[in-house]
Amino acid sequence: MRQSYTPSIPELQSFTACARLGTTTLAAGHLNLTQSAVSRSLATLEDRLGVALFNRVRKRLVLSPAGHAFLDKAEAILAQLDDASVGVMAFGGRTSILRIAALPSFVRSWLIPRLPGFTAIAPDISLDISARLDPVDFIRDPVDLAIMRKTHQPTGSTAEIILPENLVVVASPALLKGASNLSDTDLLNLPLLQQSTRPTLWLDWFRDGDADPRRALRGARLDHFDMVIDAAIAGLGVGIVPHVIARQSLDRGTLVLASGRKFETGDAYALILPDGQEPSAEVRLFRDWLRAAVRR
Amino acid sequence: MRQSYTPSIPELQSFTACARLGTTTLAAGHLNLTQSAVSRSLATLEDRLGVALFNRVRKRLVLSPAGHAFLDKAEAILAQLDDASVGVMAFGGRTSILRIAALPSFVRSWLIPRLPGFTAIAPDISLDISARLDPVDFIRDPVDLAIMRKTHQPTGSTAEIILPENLVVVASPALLKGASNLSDTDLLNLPLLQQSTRPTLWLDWFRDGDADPRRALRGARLDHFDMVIDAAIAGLGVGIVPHVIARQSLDRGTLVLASGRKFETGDAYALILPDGQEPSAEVRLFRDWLRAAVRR
DNA sequence: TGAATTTGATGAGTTATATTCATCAACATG
DNA sequence: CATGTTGATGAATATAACTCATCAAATTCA
Repeated sequence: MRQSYTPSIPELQSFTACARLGTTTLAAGHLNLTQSAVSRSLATLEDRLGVALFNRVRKRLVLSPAGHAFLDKAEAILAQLDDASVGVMAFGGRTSILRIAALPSFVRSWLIPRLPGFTAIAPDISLDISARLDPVDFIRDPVDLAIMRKTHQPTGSTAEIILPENLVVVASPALLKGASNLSDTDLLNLPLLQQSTRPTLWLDWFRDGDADPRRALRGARLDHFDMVIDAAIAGLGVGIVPHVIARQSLDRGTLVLASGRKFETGDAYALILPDGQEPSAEVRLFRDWLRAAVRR
Repeated sequence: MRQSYTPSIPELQSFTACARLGTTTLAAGHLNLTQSAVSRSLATLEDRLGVALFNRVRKRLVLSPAGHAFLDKAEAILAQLDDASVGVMAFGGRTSILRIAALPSFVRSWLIPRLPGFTAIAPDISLDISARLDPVDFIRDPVDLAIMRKTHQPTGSTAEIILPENLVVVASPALLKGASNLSDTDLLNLPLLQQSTRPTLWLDWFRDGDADPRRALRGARLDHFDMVIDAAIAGLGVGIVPHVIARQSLDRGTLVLASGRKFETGDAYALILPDGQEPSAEVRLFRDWLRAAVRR
């Protein structure tokens, strides 16, 4: 029996996500909801409280003073709720939760296929994995650890490199028709799949050559590496992806290297932990397992 | 998009009410839900967290260690949510909330009929009135002020007497058939309506006489004074109720005094405010209005 | 400058969650 | 031992959360 003015959890989540990300559309993506759901939750919350939490400025949402005052409180409440829940689950001694934020491509291509290995040594730990493209904020996000590119390391955290980011160029055998070790000129005659969150990768690849930069940007645009992998397997074009992401498909033969060259971006995948608190037993267990897994 | 382990507000409310009141049945009454709803919410919460928050001992609920650890956190979260909501509503400047806990009979018979008077002088204050039989806990309950019997005043609060509790004996004119000023013996020949939360009132009334105590306890049992009033109006028997509760019905003629006697319990209705904080403008406004209203 | 894209809001419909009614069996009380 | 209380549960109902589709306003880009 909520008081008529008591917000619901989905409403608080929609509000805080909108406030932090700036649009209902981005918030929806973050929450794995539709934009419509977020917009409605926001409107319901405002009706409920009788206060405009955002000012509508040219179809944009601008936090109102009231919304600003409410934001920190709402986030604190959501954080405490998460901590209390995780805490009581740990107390029960039956299951504990390890909350991991990681890049979606890394999760699908690398982490998930190897998770049976972790589960086998830690059957009482329940993993809560959220796929994240944006950097983690350990104060705001209920996350115990993150696996991101090192350059996305937030302040107030410690990063341990686990895998360097080496890019390779891959395509399906059918697209290449048995060819391999293509020259840059050859590659430019093929559609080059674009990764929209990493728009300069092809330019970097062709940097030392005399390739026309505009030709390097032709091709379908996809926003995750794993989608690029899928498109490459389907023969839609040549993809430039981290070797670690492509490795499985290469081993299976659904993709082949289109070039003998590799490109080190200088970046790396890193295990990122928040400073200022002793890692829990679960975190340490996962970290040790991860260290061993990357050596194989 | 709640994580699968994130509790909902109704679940938290059911849990905290059960933990504090001891039974799902009492919790349900407190929350204005059915026992079934509370039982289910509890079960859902425990499933969700994978932890038994209560041990079931001979069909009784006993807080488990995990439940005990969770209780304070859950209550703090609910309290902060309420404060944040009320705070942002005040911020908006459009409406502010005044949260009042009061005896149900007093609310219905006295407060509500007079509220237009308060609303006329304070149209921007929205009242949130919860009917309460049990004493208020200002730390745990999101309540700005309470109107209770003085003997229910909790520690850490200040009580200001507004009305003495004078009991009168009332019945419908049809039941009395024009008689009035009945003797105690006459009364004992009529069904005497019992107020189950105040079971000794009839005994107190007949204390100085030679009435057989067992005959004083015959009659239908009802748990609020306003129900006693309704039953008396319906001719089911004679009720013993505070004069302030019966006054409206007496003025209307639907009830008459069955006896010329009054009985002062020594208790009183009091406005109760929490110590340690300056009363808000809304509380002060309501207090001043209440003082004036009881003088009329 | 115009076409394409993004954005928030909203009607209508669908799905998930909260709640009720009714009932049962275990337990407590006088 | 009869009666009342209690928590749990099947089935049905009510409410909240969410989606699809669409629109108009606003922004972006060539």
